[in-house]
Amino acid sequence: MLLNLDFSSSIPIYMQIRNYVVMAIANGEIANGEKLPPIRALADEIGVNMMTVSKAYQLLKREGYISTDRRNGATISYRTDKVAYSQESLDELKLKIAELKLAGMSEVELINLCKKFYEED
Amino acid sequence: MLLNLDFSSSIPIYMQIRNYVVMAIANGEIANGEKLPPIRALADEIGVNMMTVSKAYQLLKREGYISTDRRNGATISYRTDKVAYSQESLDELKLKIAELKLAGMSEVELINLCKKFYEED
Amino acid sequence: MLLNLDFSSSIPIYMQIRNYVVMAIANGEIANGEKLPPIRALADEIGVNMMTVSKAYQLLKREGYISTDRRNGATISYRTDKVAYSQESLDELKLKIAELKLAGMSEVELINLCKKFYEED
Amino acid sequence: MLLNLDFSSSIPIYMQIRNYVVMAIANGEIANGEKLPPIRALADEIGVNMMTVSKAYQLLKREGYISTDRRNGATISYRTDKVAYSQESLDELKLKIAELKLAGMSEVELINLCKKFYEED
DNA sequence: GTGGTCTAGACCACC
DNA sequence: GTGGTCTAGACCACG
Repeated sequence: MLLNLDFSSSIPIYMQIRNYVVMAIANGEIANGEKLPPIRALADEIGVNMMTVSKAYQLLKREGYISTDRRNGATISYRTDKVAYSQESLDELKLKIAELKLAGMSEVELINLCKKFYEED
Repeated sequence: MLLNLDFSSSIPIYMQIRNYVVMAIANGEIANGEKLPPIRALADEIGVNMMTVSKAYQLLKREGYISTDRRNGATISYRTDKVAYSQESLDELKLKIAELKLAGMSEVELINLCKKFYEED
Repeated sequence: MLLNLDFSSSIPIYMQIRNYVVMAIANGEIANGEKLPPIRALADEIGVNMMTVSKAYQLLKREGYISTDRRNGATISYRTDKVAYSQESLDELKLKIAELKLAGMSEVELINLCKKFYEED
Repeated sequence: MLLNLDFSSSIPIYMQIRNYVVMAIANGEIANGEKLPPIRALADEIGVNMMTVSKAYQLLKREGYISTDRRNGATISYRTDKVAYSQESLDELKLKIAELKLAGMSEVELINLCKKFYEED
């Protein structure tokens, strides 16, 4: 796992770990059914406390991205059939787009970027 | 200003105010050159501490959306010519797209949504 | 034995096995005096460790649902005459009812549900 | 808050705290809108770590029983209009009833008990 | 003063 | 060996 943590970021570390895993699933780096490293191993590797990684895994589990199995540790297991995004999620997208628009991004640029990200992901 | 604050949200109140202003600028509700309400007035109106509104204004200023002037208060003044979005901003967009993709949103849906948001904004 | 194990559940596997047997006794699927499958056979069938099945059987024995005999394996043998439910058991029922009440279930619904479950069981 | 913790129970402490609050809401001991003690105060009072109480509060928040407000701490705020109980919740009720039936409880006793608990709660 | 996050350990249940 | 829980501290963001 090549995840770059920013310890001075305002984004909590457990959330950065969670975000990395979500991205890694989306871009195919980690396939459905594959295993995540054990909590302790990952914690040692990236130099954070076990509890912090545990918090990230529990969040991912609650969000339906992974399942933790007493026998095998944490494995990627998101439902591919469900279509369910919250209003909150859409609001966040809208806000991001507003920011980019004000930063001077044209509609065409935005669409191209979205396509690129969607396909990379 | 019709902004709905969610005091139990995990998003800090000053950030909710900041987000509202950014959206309002993007969708044209507040035009460039217009003035934001005085800190004290807005604080009273929405029932929060003056410090909180002040923090939101300072953030908006730091981000280049508004400028503050001792005589005129806070006025919208974002540069329309500059094209500058940070890598961080793009990463956040990418993450949002990854989440929506995993939640089952198709590429077509995403593009349509982005167009809609961009034009509304 | 048609028991669906959920390996990613927070309920330990041995407890899921135990729960299944209790339900099966209650709804008459397994009659008093009948035999449970040998530990090894059941373990193979459902794909878990023998220790896990053994733990479930030991728990069932401790709770008085089955008796184990070196010659005959495990047989259902709960006392039908005793009337003995622990305070703990009642507390758990009370908690469940509290949760359902707060989730919006009416008293009538609850009673109908309880009757249905009691008679099915 | 008069909650009796059983430190030797297999039920985690944070879950015992959560259960207590759910019961207290159901039986009216804590009204909607009332405040829960601050995390640190409750932790000191019952002699457990702050993190443990925090975990209980976060769980209650996720389950929709309370909301935490940066200004006022944790307040009871469950939605009274929603009617939503999970299949899992019903399964647990069914299991409890099966156990009580096997322990010799008659249907009439069960119904009376449920009524009593529902009304007390 | 509130909740949120994090650390560096420890013990336990489960498999 | 796995995740889950807990402790006794600490610092931070928020209001």
